[in-house]
Amino acid sequence: MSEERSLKKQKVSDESTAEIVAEAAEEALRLHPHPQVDDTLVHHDNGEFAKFKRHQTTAYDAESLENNTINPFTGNEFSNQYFKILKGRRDLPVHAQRNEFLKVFQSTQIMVFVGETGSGKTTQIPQFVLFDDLPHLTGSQVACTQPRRVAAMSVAARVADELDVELGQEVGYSIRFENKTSNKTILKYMTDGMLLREAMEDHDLKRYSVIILDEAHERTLATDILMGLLKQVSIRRPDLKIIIMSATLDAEKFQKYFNDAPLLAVPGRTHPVEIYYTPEFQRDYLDAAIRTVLQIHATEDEGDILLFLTGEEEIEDACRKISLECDELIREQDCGPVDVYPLYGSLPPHQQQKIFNPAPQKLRPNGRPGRKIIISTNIAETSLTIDGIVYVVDPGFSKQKVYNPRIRVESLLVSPISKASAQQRAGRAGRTRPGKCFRLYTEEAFKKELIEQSYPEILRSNLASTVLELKKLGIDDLVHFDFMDPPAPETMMRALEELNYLQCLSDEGDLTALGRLSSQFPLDPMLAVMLIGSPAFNCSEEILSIVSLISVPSVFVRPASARKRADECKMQFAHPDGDHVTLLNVYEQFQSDDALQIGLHQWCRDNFLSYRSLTTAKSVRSQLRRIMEKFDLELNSTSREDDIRKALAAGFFMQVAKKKSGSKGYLTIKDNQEVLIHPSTVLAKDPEWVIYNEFVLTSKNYIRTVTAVNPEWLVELAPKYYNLEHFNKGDVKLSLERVIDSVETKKRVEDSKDKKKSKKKA
DNA sequence: GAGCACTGC
Repeated sequence: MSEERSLKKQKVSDESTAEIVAEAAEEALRLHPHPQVDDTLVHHDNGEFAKFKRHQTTAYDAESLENNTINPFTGNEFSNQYFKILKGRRDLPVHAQRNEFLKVFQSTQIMVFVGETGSGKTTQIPQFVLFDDLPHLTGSQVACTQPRRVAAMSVAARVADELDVELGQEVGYSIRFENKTSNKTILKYMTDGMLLREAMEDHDLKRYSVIILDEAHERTLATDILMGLLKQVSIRRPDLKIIIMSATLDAEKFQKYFNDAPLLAVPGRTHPVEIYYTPEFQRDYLDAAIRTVLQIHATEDEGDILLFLTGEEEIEDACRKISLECDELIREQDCGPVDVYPLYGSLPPHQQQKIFNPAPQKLRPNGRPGRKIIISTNIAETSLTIDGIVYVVDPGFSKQKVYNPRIRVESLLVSPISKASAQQRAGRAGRTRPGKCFRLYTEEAFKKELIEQSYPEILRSNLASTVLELKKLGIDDLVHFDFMDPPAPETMMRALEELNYLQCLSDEGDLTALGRLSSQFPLDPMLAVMLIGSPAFNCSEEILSIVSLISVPSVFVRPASARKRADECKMQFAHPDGDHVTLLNVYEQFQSDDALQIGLHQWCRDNFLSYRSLTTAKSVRSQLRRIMEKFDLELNSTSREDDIRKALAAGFFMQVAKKKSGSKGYLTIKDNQEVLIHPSTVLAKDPEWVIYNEFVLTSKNYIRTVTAVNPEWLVELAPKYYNLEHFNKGDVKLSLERVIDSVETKKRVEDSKDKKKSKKKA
């Protein structure tokens, strides 16, 4: 073995991992100080815009070019399809206000644009901008952000058609795992997270002349950070124009935040929806929901029904009950036939597609019409739109993420929705014709108890990644950063503390080399640090797999009809060390020739594994691996499970629990939370010390995805964290004291041995 | 002896 390698090995015993990792990070960044973002943009001048003066054009100017026979952006002749689409575009509500839009756009740096659903804002406004900003003449780009990948892709495809260009050329999109743009691209649809990543390398977003933040009212974490950033960038870059696009309710807040930016509002195009409230409070919303759906089916005219519930189990249960009851209605009251479909995120795509099936045909020529009933989570509120819905049933609840900074736990809680959500849900009934929305709460409750807006994500999340991102964005003073809604100080403190223990931030709160390197990975900082540290334990290939698997939805599938068989299948992959290595086994067999021969889909079905999660994990893994290669982080592999467990301990040292003496449960280190190991674990007996991937608050406090570790590793790998002065008195502290004592004794013995050896040599 | 709302890099 090379000298270099043995030197690294030596280091493992002498230094804490944090130090090794920090050194590796310094080295990697010394070699690659500025990661390349993209290729250079080209200028394009077909002469078609010769008469245009940038930021002084009118709707008339633009429309005459649009009506021409030559595509001003490509120089090619327009297709027939182009003119067909153009006709439709001219009917959109935004079109009537094109001039008004241009005047505001030209007169100001930042504007707020309010457009309801169906106004055409997402497809048209960026095009209005193109004809006035003329990015192709200045070698710049117009960006339009979306909270979701599918939206970015499908809108880009639509706009490419509208402009009669090839997708990926003048109009493109950029999302994780796929960049469909070229150096000709002048309009780029992208996810908000993607723009944020670009900002981390180019703080002034210099390649863009206009940035449009669409769906800003959704207040995703990325949108919120981008808004704060853009507010600063706008001062440094007076030439940059910014458009915030949102639904009505929030408009004033956005205006105010952006120093009273002008606002333009365009009506939407939807049909009226009549709202009905229950006269009194409904104790059992599930029961009330089912009764309402049945009543609609028995008494209302033709039209499909959409019922909002909170989660998979509730939805499947309601589907069964409604199907049964409807059968009875058909038999006894001669009602029309129904198809009941569940809809939630973890449903396989081919099942999700079923919601677009046509409603069932009437049973006989003069019978009553058939109806489609869709029972859905919040996914149908924003991500998926279903035409043909006429009746919406809204019990007023959804599962929402909440963060408790005191115990550092994110969890899902069934909570009342906001007024904005309720309005959005009701709107789903009016997409094709006038509809009705049945709210299963009183009008009084709607007015007095529902909050106006759901809390933005930034107030409900662990902010470790966010703080690291902000630091990487060059924002040093987080305390005075102008958030639209500032997070709780305690949440910020927790994030800073965590990043400091991970050595991503120095004691002064400055970004360290390790912090800069960690921010390159699209991962939770803890996982990024673990990955960066893993080559020192000779197992970066293994940790790559494990990290990828824990950053995607669970790979284990457990259908209600075959729980036992699914559990048995899982046990075939079980590893005595714990759940992390079990995940690794799954991945390695997924990649094996055997699985390939059987066919990956079939193999996954046979083994009760999620094909979708495993393929996503594979994409994540290759993305992470590319970043490792880019920074020359060693890719190596081990045959010793202890190496893997040590590498895990080096990352998860803040998520440790110790078995309680005498009783069944565990106590988390430092916070002394009483927890149980989740029953899904493969661990047969309870180890004294475990690291865990997540803390889940459901019927009880559980820790999920756990691996047994040796406590001596922990105190050696993360001495700063295991400085016991910061621990509360108790069993855990006593045990740790003993561990530290024994580690120190061992060290002294070894030191004296070493001394004797060197004396002998001398 | 349980349950993953939904996104995103």
